[in-house]
Amino acid sequence: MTTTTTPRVLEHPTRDRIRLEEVLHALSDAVRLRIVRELAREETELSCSYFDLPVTKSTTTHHFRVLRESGVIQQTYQGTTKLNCLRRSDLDALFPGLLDSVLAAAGAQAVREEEGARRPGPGGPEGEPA
Amino acid sequence: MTTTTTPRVLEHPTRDRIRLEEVLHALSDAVRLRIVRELAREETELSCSYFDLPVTKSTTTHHFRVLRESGVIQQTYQGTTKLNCLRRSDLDALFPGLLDSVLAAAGAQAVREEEGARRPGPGGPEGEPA
DNA sequence: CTCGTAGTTTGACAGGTGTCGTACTACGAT
DNA sequence: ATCGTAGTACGACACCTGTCAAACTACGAG
Repeated sequence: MTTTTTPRVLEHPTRDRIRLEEVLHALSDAVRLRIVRELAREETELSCSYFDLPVTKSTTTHHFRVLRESGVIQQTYQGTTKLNCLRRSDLDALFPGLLDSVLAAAGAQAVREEEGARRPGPGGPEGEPA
Repeated sequence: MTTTTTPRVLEHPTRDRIRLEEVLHALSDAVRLRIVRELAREETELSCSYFDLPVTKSTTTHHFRVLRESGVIQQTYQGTTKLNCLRRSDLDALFPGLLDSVLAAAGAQAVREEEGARRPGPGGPEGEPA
């Protein structure tokens, strides 16, 4: 046999074991949200090293694992690189509309933050909260 | 002077300070998700003691505070009780569709879990995850 | 005033989280 | 066989989180 060493298996939860709380928790981190947004934008599989994240390699590994174990992404080895993609069909089947509204919300917030950074006015026109 | 003691102020983030990551984190806990679901079902303001939660009073206080500080709920004192309601308009304006899809997802998952509990079959008809 | 009820505060505690650095493994290319 | 690159594992660390119990505060009723 050619494979005497570890076969490089990656544990993924089956669709029925994906839990909403864990998915929301996975998405509640800025770094992971960024990964998910890029994964959604480019519709192909992306390697971990594709991302330019503000953390070290080991932290990156950690975040990708959280995403995988919560069922948000699917990971497969291709030689020495690991390819990542969103589990769109599973997520859409379990939680219809959730992923899209989170992505839209993240996009909207990113735009809002960019605008806020461009306009250095201190006490801008802020409507009081109801 | 009627108010010599603490005026019982409750800090809420203004709409523009509500952050998606914090909202998702607030919703990623089972107890808090339950609170939010009930708050959405009954459309009126509910007191903290209305909820029958599997935790002590102090833990309940903690969860309500997380929900309030993340901008998910609005709390107001009415005498000795505290009334809670969802900040629907703020959330819908900031993150259109998000709250509804989370609520729908939570509902769907609850149904799925009830069915799973009712059907004690071990390896039931579970579609493999793609 | 006294009491009960609704909720808060504080301190404690076990366990989780995000982060890093360093050492390691797996694979492809030379 | 050797080397470089992509990613992992491990230990460490500060911090956050969910939980509780016990003591406390605020308010309304009697």
